Amino acid sequence: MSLAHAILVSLISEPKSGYDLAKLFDGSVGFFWQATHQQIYRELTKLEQQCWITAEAIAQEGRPDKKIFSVTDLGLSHLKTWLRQTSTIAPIKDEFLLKIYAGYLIPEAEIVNKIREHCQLHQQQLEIYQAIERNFFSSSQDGQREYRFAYLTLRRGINFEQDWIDWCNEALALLETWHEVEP
Amino acid sequence: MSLAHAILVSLISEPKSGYDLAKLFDGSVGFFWQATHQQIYRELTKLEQQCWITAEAIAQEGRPDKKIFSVTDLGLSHLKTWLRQTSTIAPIKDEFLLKIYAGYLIPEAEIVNKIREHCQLHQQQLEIYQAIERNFFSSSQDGQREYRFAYLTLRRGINFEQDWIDWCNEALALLETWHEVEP
DNA sequence: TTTTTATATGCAATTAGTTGAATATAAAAA
DNA sequence: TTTTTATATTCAACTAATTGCATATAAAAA
Repeated sequence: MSLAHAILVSLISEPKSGYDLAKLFDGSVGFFWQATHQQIYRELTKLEQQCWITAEAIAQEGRPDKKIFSVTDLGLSHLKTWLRQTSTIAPIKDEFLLKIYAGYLIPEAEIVNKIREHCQLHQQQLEIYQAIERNFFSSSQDGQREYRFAYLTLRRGINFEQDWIDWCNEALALLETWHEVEP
Repeated sequence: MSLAHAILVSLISEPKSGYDLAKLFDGSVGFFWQATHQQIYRELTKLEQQCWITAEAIAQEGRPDKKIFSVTDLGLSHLKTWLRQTSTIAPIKDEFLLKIYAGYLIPEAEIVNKIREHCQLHQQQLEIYQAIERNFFSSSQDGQREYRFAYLTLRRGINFEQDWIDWCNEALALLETWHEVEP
């Protein structure tokens, strides 16, 4: 039930509406935890009932009214308890690897293309992360502790994408070697 | 709906029972696609109804009867169609990264411990993969094409775990640097 | 001026995944 | 000898996630 925690984490730095959260889950937190706005609104309702967050209704002109959610003391203490618990390794669920595994079923040239294609996707994601990294220290000159931890997760993203690219190159090289030996 | 495809992939090399599949999902395919036996049996029922697989009932002495499932031509053609479709990057859903992101909420020493702890888990998983790698080419001397593709996914696992270990060390070094500058 | 984009929230239906239990037999281990 | 492990399958309840739709307003773009 980490969606609840992802929401709490997103709300502590600054109270937000469900809409704001949905936008946030498109970037930053969304890089390692995804959720749709439907999920978010449902979870917010639950969290409010549990008194882990409180809502403040804000009337707006021209725009629909919104509810700004803040984490309660109860919510914060639950969050801290959760933070201290050991996390297991996140299971990998990767359709692409499943396809590679079954790659012998289609011609090798197609698999080579698939890997190249996938390499490009990771290259693009890497560039997104690198662009964020460039803006990171300039925008957070105040050097708050929060930013440091966010930066660590960003570094993870960068390493991750680079590692995928490296694997793609390794895989392409291996396929070529095998092809030379026994076409 | 990749569970269906993960099952089909597992069945083409050799027909299997639900029980066999469940065991397989504890290793090999399970390294990049997880499923419980309840999920597997339910999916097998669906796949049989769709005629993507067929069942052969095997009466056994001493043991409960079992059903051995094979992929039909229809199933195989669907599998190949799926194989050719482009896969997007698998989204990362990682509780540990969420905790790192919110790491500023608890004392730094605790986060350092969390990272060390996590590093060990990845070290253990790396060793599991490396043990498999050592047995790989000896057991598959016949050098079948299938094994090559399985080997590529194994290499991905090894790179992945090594990359996590590298990140852990990088993160620990960064935390120490920051700590020196501003404790 | 019509369409699109952005803001803001929600319901309903379906699909997927988890948790817990039940049934049955036999070999192996404590 | 009792318990555990391994084989083999299935049902039921619940939780989580996805997909599609619906509503409302206003600014900006086509």
